[in-house]
Amino acid sequence: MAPRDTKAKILEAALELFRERGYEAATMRAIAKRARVSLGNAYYYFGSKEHLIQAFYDRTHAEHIAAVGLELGASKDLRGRLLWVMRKKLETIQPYHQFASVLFRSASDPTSPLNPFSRESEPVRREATAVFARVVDGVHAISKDLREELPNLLWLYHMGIVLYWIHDESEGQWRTWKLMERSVDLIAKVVAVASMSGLGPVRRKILALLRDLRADEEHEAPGTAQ
Amino acid sequence: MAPRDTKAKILEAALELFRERGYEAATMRAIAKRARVSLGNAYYYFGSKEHLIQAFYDRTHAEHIAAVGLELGASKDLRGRLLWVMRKKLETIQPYHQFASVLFRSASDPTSPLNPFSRESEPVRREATAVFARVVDGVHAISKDLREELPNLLWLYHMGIVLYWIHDESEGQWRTWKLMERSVDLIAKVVAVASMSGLGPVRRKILALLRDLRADEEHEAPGTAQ
DNA sequence: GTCTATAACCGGATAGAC
DNA sequence: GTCTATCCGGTTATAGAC
Repeated sequence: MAPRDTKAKILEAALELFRERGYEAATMRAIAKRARVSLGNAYYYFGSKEHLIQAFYDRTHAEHIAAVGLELGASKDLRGRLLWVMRKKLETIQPYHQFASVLFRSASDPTSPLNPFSRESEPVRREATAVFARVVDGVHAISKDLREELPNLLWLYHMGIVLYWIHDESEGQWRTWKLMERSVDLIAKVVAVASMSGLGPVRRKILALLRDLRADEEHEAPGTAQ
Repeated sequence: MAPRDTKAKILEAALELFRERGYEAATMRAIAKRARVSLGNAYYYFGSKEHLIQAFYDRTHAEHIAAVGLELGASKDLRGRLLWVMRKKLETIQPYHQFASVLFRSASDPTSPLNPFSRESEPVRREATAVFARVVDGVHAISKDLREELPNLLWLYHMGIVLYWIHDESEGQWRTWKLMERSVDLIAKVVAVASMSGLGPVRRKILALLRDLRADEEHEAPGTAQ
């Protein structure tokens, strides 16, 4: 069998078992067995169990980008564009909510390559941030200095919403939806106010701090938190 | 030997080994050996390795409260008081930096009792929030509506700083210190500006959202993220 | 019934033969 | 690239000491 098929077969078995039994019960041995492959062989293709989870992330990430589309819902203001992206995000990850806690556990381990702040996740993070850059680019009424920091800030905001979503056990995660819609509203308003440069010194200080943080990261990234 | 001493000895050994070798290398067998106790005995007192982490968590929390003291450094303005609390926090956790990543791994697992948003952590979270309430209480120039939300917000802020710290590999975590000091400065300024109620509607909307989120939590907490 | 110790068990990960 | 055999460490079962 072609190596590519073997790898796909293992991944398929893993995703099946994750869905059927959850993360803990889906042992590497069971995955290998389901894929009719030896344990060692499974490890030949996937360095660790975590690498199998990465498939989930990559998939939902790709799905989100596709769902967002090229025109971002054709909206022209920040509120509409951000709302579109966030809605698509929540819709994309919704089917995985019951597994999310386990799947995202490794994501929050700073030593894990799955961590969104890690070197390995940088490509995905960059792509995700690019989506928010597109959100911002389509809007006129944003001051230049703010425009520069906004994509990163929005990405961070979206991570916060996802974190809330993970913990949200309300029916259909309606609380997350409510929070998301109200906070998107707020963000649009705050950006509007801030863009009129009404609060000179404080605003400048905030932007300077954000700029410095990004500069530090360029060298040897500790993270983007806060 | 009295049981209490045995338990303390095991915890002591565990913390030592966590500090010396980090979490992975500090095996339960090594911990038991260091404590001159059998493996089974260690498990008699601590149901799992996670329980040892919980003990660590409780201890640093208590240390922080003690370090903060009753007068919060005798400062009278928000900047000084918050700075004092945050400095004590970073000083308290500093010795455990290399093992902190693991602490946070389980802490961010929504199914883990260690999760700061979990039911089990509620007492600690409440105590920690109380510290920030004391920070706020000692300051005069804060508007009433803001004063109500601030303790929770500051707790959340402090979690963000800790998250940054965990990822921060700079010498002595100087980046975290810099970020902390600058952001404390900013928070004090923002609170000052916001307390003069200059930005009516936006400010009211933000506070209303925060109030609603807290109200939701009262019933069946999904989390306090963002 | 409270504590301690030893010997498994289980699953993630690795080594090395083919 | 695929296998088998093995390691390693968290966890559990269980036997016994006080």
